[in-house]
Amino acid sequence: MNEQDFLATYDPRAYPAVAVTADVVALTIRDGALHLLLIRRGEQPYAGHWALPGGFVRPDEELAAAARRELAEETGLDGEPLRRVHVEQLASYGAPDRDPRMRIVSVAHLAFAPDLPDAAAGTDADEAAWVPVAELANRQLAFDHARIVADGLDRARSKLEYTPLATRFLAPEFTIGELRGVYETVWGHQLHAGNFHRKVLSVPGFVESTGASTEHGGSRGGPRARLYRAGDARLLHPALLRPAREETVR
Amino acid sequence: MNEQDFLATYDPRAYPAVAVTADVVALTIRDGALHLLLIRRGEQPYAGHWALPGGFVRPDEELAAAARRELAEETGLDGEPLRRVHVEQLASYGAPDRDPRMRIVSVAHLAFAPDLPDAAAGTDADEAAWVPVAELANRQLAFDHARIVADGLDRARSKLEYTPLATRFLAPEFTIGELRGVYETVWGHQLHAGNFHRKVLSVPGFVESTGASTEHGGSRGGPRARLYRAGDARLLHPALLRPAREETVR
DNA sequence: GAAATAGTGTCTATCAGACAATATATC
DNA sequence: GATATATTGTCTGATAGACACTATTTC
Repeated sequence: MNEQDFLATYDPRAYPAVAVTADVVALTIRDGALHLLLIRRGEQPYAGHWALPGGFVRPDEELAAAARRELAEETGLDGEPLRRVHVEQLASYGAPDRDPRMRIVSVAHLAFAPDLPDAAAGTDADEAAWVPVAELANRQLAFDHARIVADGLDRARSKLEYTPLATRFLAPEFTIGELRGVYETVWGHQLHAGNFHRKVLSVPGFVESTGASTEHGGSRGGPRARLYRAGDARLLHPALLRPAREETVR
Repeated sequence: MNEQDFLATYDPRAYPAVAVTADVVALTIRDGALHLLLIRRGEQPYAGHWALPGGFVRPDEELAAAARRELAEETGLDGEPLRRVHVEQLASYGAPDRDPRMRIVSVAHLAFAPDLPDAAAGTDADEAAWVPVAELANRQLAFDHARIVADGLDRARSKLEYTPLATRFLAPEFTIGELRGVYETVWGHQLHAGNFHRKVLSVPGFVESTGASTEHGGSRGGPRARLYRAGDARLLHPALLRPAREETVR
């Protein structure tokens, strides 16, 4: 049997029914706090629960495209602002009982967005909102989404170390102080301003100067800061390593 | 409608048919060279081509369990030796046209195995073999498996930097020289023996001494070496960083 | 004995982090 | 003026890598 004949007689229904969804852990920084995009589910199962934006991958749709589409639906984003959002694959979750309806494998994605307008509910959600990550402990997320979020936060914290993706939380032009704010927010602790400044400028391709400065100093005083844009590096060498905490290692 | 009623009337067939496979990029070191486990496909499509071991995820089977099962089928491994193989999820590949039969999403896994006996063909393969990674350029892999392998090799090289997984390529007890051999093989360049030795011993939890030494010196001379086993660290702090190559960064 | 390897010692350039100093903004 | 922030300077301890040396083993 050649490949032509084989395909003509092939029956996809012979294989077990599985559905594939793309879910998104979308992060942004608002008011100096890390926020996560959540929707309140309008349908069963878990109706009324908060969950990650996501949905079934359509026929002929790439996995990453499905994630971007879901993100666009819940944020109202489109065109250039949407292109500025960084989306990467996080991991897939396929425990047999993770969804009571049927076998559903979720290909989770991780997104870094600059500060965006308030979220707008999409088609299958009552409500969509940017929720402070610090408040997640109080909310019962649907499915295994709490685990997915935890994995996404881990990945995000780690990605800031060796990639320039922190810039994706900011406008196209930013100050070193704003960049430091991203690190402090995502990592959850203060960094030394002077050392951070020198370090960032010493990593080739991390940021490049625009030549301009901010119009005003900080709201509570201080000189105007120089403006930078993201450089052309895809990886940081040397990396900006977090101080090792013993408990994360063992 | 409550959740009970909802599930009773729910029709999984209403969703587009997708199949999910688990494929494995299994790496080992034989004769000082990095090898990859490949099978020669016995069925359409791509009959006769070399491909990654893998297959459909069964109902009620975890993704990682499916990967381990496929690995076991092709290597003949079982029990304790199989447990010693490290398996982790790599990424999912879901381009709509990656398989001519139907929409198939592959959840690729990455495995690190100690030197194993020759592979034995499983049920749906003519042949299974450990193939030197250096020879892959001459082989036309089925589907998008060349890309998956490339991603797996990248991940493997990077994982050696910040995890103790290099030990998974070795027997439970090993010498520092053997461990250095793993790094040199996977990274593809020589390391300084003295500095490597000191560095490994200085990373907390990377290796722990067994107190014993090898029975004999090296085949071409040299003293007996002390034996170590893997320590309890899951991450290496500080990491064993590769020297940065400019071209990998931009 | 020649050659290879294990393990240790030493030196230096570099770097992370602590700390300080100065200039420039806001209130 | 008091205070906050940007930016640069300086110092110190730690480290990566180069190099050297000794001891031990095989052929």
